[in-house]
Amino acid sequence: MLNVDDVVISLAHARTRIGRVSVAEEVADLLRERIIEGVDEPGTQLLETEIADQLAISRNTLREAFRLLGHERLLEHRRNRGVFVRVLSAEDVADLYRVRRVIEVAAVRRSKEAPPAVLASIKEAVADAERAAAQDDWKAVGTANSRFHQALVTLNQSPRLDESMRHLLAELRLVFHVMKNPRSFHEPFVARNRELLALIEAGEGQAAAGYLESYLDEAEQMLLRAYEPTG
Amino acid sequence: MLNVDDVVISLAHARTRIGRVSVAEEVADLLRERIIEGVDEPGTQLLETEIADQLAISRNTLREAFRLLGHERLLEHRRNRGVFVRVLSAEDVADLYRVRRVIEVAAVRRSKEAPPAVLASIKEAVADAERAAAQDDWKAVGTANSRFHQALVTLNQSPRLDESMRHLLAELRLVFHVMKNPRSFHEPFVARNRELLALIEAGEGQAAAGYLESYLDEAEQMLLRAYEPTG
DNA sequence: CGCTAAGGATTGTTGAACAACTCGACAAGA
DNA sequence: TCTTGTCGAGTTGTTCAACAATCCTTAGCG
Repeated sequence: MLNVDDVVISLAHARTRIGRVSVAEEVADLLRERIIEGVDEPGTQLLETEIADQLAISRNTLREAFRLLGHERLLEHRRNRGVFVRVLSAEDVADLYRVRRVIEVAAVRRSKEAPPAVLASIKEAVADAERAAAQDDWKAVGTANSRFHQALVTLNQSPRLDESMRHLLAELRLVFHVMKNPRSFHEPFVARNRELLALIEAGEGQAAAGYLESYLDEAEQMLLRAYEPTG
Repeated sequence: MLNVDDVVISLAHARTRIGRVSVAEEVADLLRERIIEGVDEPGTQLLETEIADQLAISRNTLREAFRLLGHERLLEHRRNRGVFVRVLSAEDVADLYRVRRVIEVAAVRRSKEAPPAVLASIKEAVADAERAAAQDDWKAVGTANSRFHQALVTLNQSPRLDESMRHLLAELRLVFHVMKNPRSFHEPFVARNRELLALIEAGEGQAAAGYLESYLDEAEQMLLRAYEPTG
């Protein structure tokens, strides 16, 4: 687990790097990490003065970082009330899966033209997930699974779609944390990823598209079942 | 003596105060409009002090607006050098059309489940384009055409995809301005929009998808031909 | 001709100040 | 009791001035 003091130290160190980016972006990276790791739970208010003091940066700089994360939908900005870690509604989850179906299915439909490098990264993600599953490390399975789907999207060969997918997966992390039992959520899909990979390697774009469609339908249902009661 | 108009006006005024957004967002709206309309040409540097003075706002607030537009890819941020109106490369244009093919084709594929309200807005955009074309108002044709494609995307029933499309079309405006002859670019598609609409109304999702695919291919080619020489 | 150093311009970041707004607590009145 | 008005503490919104960091140009030098 991250703790604030470690973070301050690493931040101070990072700032001495030569290729450094703006402080606002560094802070955004830091906060993003905390949010998708679940350190700051959805609904938590992030107080400007408090965080600015802790990170030893000015409020103005912090506000720039907030803007960035707001645009990524990880933070919610309520005017004159503050910024809060985004709370996703069931409708948000449904929408995210709508987008996934559009972007990911379009990707696998182009299996036939898949570049070797892309195939390799997909394969690697599948293998990583299997390895992690064998070791009962379900958090790692989740990470590998994200990489798998991110790799699928690169079949589209579109930098913009890649970025959209990155943001989408980060947003989904806000939901994953409500899963009490990550194993039950991730386990079924380890084998499915392998099967989907086989279809892609065979150049069966149409079949892969159909397979992925029901794959995503089921994932969405599982997530919504676990999510609705609490929300 | 009070009269009814005074009351209405004061209420309207109060409403604008209540609904008003932050200064940064207002400024972002203003700058976005200028960029989209081509007032500030691609490549133009936007000086912080100069614009902040002109708009009578602080540099900090202006920088927040810059961030917003940077995230929409209308501005390019070069660290320690300033912000510039984005200059799209041919590769950018190709990528934008890749995204369009994914998002728009997925939309029309669902023609069969099209809600009446969506069909109506698509129809309206087609009619507007035809009307504007008849009056030789090619700028209006372009606007109607944008609305047409934006309406197509709503077939996906996804707010996130709607927003992506809005940003995408705004970004494309950066390119449209290089077209010396807007008529030659827009004219061929007025009739095509009508034909595509017919396929959608008939629920021919598959056919509509194929039709739109080649439609977009051709539009991309036309744009790239006009763009490459200058770029 | 190429390299370096200095200077000017612009952005990056800070800290403080004040205005605007939210929200809860409490009092006054129906 | 319920509603309404008022107050005050706390937070965000915005501005301002200052200085540091960086880039670009140009002048001087070998």
